[in-house]
Amino acid sequence: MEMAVQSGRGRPREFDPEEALAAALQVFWLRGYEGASMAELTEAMGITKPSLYACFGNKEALFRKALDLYERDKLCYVKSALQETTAKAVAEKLLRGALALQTGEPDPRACLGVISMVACTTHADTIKEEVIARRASSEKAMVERFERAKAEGDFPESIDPAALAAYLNAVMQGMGVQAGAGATPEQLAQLVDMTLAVWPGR
Amino acid sequence: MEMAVQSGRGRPREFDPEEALAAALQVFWLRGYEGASMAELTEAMGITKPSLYACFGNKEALFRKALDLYERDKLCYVKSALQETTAKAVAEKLLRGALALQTGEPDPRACLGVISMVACTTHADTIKEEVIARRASSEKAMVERFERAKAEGDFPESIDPAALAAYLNAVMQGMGVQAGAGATPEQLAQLVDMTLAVWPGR
DNA sequence: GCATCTATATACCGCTCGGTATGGAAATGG
DNA sequence: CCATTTCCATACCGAGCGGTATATAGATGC
Repeated sequence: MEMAVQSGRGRPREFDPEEALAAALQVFWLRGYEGASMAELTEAMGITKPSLYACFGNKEALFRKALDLYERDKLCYVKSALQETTAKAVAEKLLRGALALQTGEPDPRACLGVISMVACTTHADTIKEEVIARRASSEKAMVERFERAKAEGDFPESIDPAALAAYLNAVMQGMGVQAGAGATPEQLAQLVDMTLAVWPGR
Repeated sequence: MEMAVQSGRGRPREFDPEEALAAALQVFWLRGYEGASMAELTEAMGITKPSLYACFGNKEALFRKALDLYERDKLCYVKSALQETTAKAVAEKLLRGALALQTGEPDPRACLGVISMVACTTHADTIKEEVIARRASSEKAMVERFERAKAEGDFPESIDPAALAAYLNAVMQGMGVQAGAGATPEQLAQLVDMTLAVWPGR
């Protein structure tokens, strides 16, 4: 991540960039990119604005680094999910991972990606495209996994792997929307169970 | 809707409130509540700010009236969908209605409700709650319809009508997210087909 | 101890936000 | 024709936005 660490000349900074970034991620996750103000960010991070700009660049760069952290810390279950042995097992692990992400910690909240894609409506097109691109690369891995699954007979020939991936993503994104709208963990769990109950194939 | 129409004394207004409201709806639909600025709204509506405030109250009141119009004009398919003869037919009509809504007119865009629920992250809690409440009343009708469907044997006893309704809503909300993320109409249509293909029961 | 370099704190920048005060133009009822 | 009423255009309000200039405080290498 190389975060502007320099040689020992001059006064060393008094805060831990990793901790500050983690705090920033919480704010972005709660408020979205545009909804998070620099004032709220700096307060949560425990630093002042000049320190933030010196260390992270600007708001957009900070958000990208927060996205990196989010993928690394919160979305790591995706990679392991894709290594399950059947398509249904992959789906189950993805669904349960998303469920855990949205029911854990403070209160229910949607996936950061969903929030960012939907909420960047004004002049943050760059951010929106960034999130969409990351999502696309994630979906690509999922499609490839389902193509293999199809070859292995996990689900009927009539089903298109790309369509199945898009469908599963839609359910998870919808779960995020409902989490943000105040659904209870039980309701979200029901959603997972229902999706698995109707899942085509093994 | 009674929109401050008064007796014939004084100069009559020079614009049509219905047309102005329709224009406002387009802006809210594209930008979300917080993303829509009064400047963009007034420009699209073809009126000035004092005229807007005199006729509609304030931004929040304007949004509520736009929501009314949205439900009346764009969500009318829901009511007719619930009158289909089987649960699957209801689901199909709902899905195809949502699809038409999100692929029509200018470019793909999510359901206004989804946008509003996810995007109101800062200090527009009132708006968010309003949208959530409306969605809840809509979902309630859907649950009741599915309870009847279950009694009529449209799907297995093991399936909870409320869970089925939440699941179907999740798919449609996810479809909205993907529409907002730039999915093509063909991809969204695939989503509908996939959901119907795995639909439990008749 | 000194010169150098850098982090911090404060105050400030231009801009946009939602909302409004004001003054003149226009249409009405009498 | 006049008084009244209402609409419209402009300019403006305080507040918050992302971002920065400045000055002081503090840690380093020599």
